[in-house]
Amino acid sequence: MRTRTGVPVTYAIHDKGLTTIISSKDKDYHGKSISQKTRAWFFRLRRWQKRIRASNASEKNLAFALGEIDRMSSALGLPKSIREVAAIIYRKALAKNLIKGRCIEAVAAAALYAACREANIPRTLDEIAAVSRIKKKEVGRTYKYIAKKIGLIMKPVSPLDYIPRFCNMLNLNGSVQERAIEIVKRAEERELISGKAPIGIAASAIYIATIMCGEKRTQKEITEITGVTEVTLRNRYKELCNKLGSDLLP
DNA sequence: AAGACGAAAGTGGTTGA
DNA sequence: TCAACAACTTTCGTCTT
Repeated sequence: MRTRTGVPVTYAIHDKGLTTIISSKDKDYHGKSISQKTRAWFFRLRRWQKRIRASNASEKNLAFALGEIDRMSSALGLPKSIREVAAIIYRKALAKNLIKGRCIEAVAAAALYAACREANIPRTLDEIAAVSRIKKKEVGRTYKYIAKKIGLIMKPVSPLDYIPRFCNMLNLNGSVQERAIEIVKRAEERELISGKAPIGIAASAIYIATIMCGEKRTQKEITEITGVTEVTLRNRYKELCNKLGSDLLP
């Protein structure tokens, strides 16, 4: 019994595809041609229908995106100001037609990532990806794309921006944090930083600091919080120890 | 047994011809 | 546009505590 079931319902379209489409054939119900005047009337109806559908859909999309930004921000415990900035970035992307061909959630996630970075309270791509349905890779790619198109200044993240937060998450006291910051600053002076991933530097600086302050955490504990691998942590840590040498000491 | 180590192969992005 | 390259990840076997 498959007769008279109509077009499949889809959730991909905001009205689930159930809207009546005003036919573009200028015929009446019996297939006869219709008058000039009626034809003009239908033309206008069709035009309005298109407009209304389009605006409803894009409004819903915008509402959805902003809702997502809000949801993700809450999940990450970000301040309201960040959400505002993220929303503005999203709207800019929208205005420049950058959403086309990308999923809304990805752009929303990218906007949030960008907003955090701008405010110097960066979240890692891992953290953003964890509260969205988008993979880390995709968030990063989308971020890069929209940042470039919108002309956001993309200054590299400093490892320093991650340290207080990571230290808190690891329940480390202030002196360890100070130590870690000091280590990063010295590494920065010696230009051991550029080209390396900031979280890797941050993670290894914290690792070294915990050992120096007698509050040692295992590599695993640190990599779990920071999201870098143990191998990378080791590489950075070895490098810092070698190249900084006695400069590590207070 | 857990933690630390490092080799080897794979991934995604940047750069330079 | 393509190949070389550096940084990072994954996986896994080995050494150290």
